[in-house]
Amino acid sequence: MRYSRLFGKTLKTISRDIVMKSHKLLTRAGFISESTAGRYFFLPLGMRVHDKIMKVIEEEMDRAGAQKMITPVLHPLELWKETNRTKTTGFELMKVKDRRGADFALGGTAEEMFVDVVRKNGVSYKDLPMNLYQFSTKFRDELRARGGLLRVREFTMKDAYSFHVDEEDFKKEYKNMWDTYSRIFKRLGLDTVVVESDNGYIGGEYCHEFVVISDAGESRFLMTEDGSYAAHEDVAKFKKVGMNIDEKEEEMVEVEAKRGPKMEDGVELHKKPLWQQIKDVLFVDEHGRFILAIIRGDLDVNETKLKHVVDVVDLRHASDDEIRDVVHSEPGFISPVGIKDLICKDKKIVVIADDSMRTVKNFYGGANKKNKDLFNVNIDRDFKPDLEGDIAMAEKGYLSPEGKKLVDKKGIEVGNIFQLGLHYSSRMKDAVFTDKDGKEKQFYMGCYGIGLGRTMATIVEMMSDEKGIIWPEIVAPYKVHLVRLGDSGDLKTKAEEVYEKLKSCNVEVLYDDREDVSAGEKFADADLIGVPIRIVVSKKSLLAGGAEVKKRGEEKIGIVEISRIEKVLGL
RNA sequence: CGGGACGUAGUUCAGUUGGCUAGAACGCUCGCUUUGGGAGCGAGAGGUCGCCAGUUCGAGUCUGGCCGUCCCGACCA
Repeated sequence: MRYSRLFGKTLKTISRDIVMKSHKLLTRAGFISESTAGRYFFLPLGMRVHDKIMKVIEEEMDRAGAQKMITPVLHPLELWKETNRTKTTGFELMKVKDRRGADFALGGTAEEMFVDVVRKNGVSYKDLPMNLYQFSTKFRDELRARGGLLRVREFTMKDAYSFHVDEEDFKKEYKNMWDTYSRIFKRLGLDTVVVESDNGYIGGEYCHEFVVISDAGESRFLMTEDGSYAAHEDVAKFKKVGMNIDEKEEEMVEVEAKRGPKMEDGVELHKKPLWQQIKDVLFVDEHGRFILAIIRGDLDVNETKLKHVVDVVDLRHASDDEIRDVVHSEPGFISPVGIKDLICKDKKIVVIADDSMRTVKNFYGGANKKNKDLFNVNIDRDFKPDLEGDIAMAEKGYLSPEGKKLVDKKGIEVGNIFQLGLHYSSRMKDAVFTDKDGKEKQFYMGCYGIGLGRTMATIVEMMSDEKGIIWPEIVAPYKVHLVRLGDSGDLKTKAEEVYEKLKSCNVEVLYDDREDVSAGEKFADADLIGVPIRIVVSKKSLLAGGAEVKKRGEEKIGIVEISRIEKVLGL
């Protein structure tokens, strides 16, 4: 490709609004251009990189035995209703109508579509397992797009869906995809950490994210230094050590407590440790029930875990008015003790205790009345929670389940693998296969996704210097960036010779044939675009015996005879 | 959805208490010079000042509404 003909030249100035490194470099170097917030044009250079990432993924998916196909982008809304996902993902699902008024969802993920195509085509146990995948544009009406390609509203995703006769068979494929993803990201030059995560609106019981550690990412997770445990903050487990469990249970008493509503106010007034105080957080779920979460004072409630324990999809904080007028308690003085007798008769309240409530004796905390506190509150004796479980937020410094210290990390989630189990097949009619005994049985499923644009941006986040991008060879838009310095006839002839020679050897080459452009500008552009090998043909190089060859990111420059140019590239 | 910032040439920006024909730099086009780290001189093209309404003799500038963009947040007793 002649640079003079390329659409999407480098830019000297870009918008002040662009902050993220990958966004800046990809824009300046002419790989992408913004359409509207969160939607991007991939210019010819960007498209080449995108295609190469796709190729690596496709090779590995095929090697893993998956089959490529494609579904329509417009999904009949009926399908999403079947699994009730119009509600759980309503905030980001985009919808359109056709001329007859039929409703469609613009696909943001395609579980229903794949289940639909499989059930329509009737399979038996002999056809299973199978893993079907596609590359397609996904639409997500994100509340806020950010960071260039890192969080967008429209992007290409590789999404795969596997179908199995049972859990045991699924687990083999989960491992297979885990290994495949590890290979894909390794080939793309990315170091990934596999992090336990929450399934969210996708459904299912567990999943793992492939995360590249970077401050540019939005994914927060905790891990041990040795990497033996890594989990997203939404699901991270930790050891809750006993504090004063040998203490004798004292008699519960009510005391005066003229204090403010915050946890620290209680600590200061009573001169007791924070961990001995009960933290009460009151939520309202999608059914209008009140959910009282109680936890040891030094810990925080993790809403994701709480949603799982209570089995709800939506939680919001109760307002001060609701606390007073409906629950008949007092903001800052809520207590599980006797709260069920206080609340309005027609309202329900569910009390959920974190298991840390069993690591402390003789708690203190509010008394459901303004300026009154209770001392020596003990679980089972003074109140009985409806549910007990782990609803605590892990923090750095805590101990992992095996007892190792946790550190917190930020990273970019480039891919994930999900166990779906019977989540979809149990909600969708006829999502079944015929088993050996001739009876119908629901599929056991998994799904697996990789965002291509985000992966591309992540590569740039990780691989660049002050001059520009340094593409790994496997995804570089071209292998060689040929630069001609000077416009004399002789130089042109020599440069053309190199260009033609490389092309005839099937080397992808970008030839900077621009006239009247200074050497400095050509070098600067080459460094910015980040092609792995730079070859310079100039008066100086010809005097030295041929063309200069230099690798991007290295200082060493070699001189190679033009007649032998392709041999040096290891072809 | 809440808070903040902003919207003027292709891009980055300036534009005074409202005032005359709206500016600069970069980029682009043409000419000459230059050619190893973002060159020089000269000439030129390029604008519905986000949109709509209002105030005014007069609006890029003031007021209201709308649209769009960016950043932070949407997490606690």
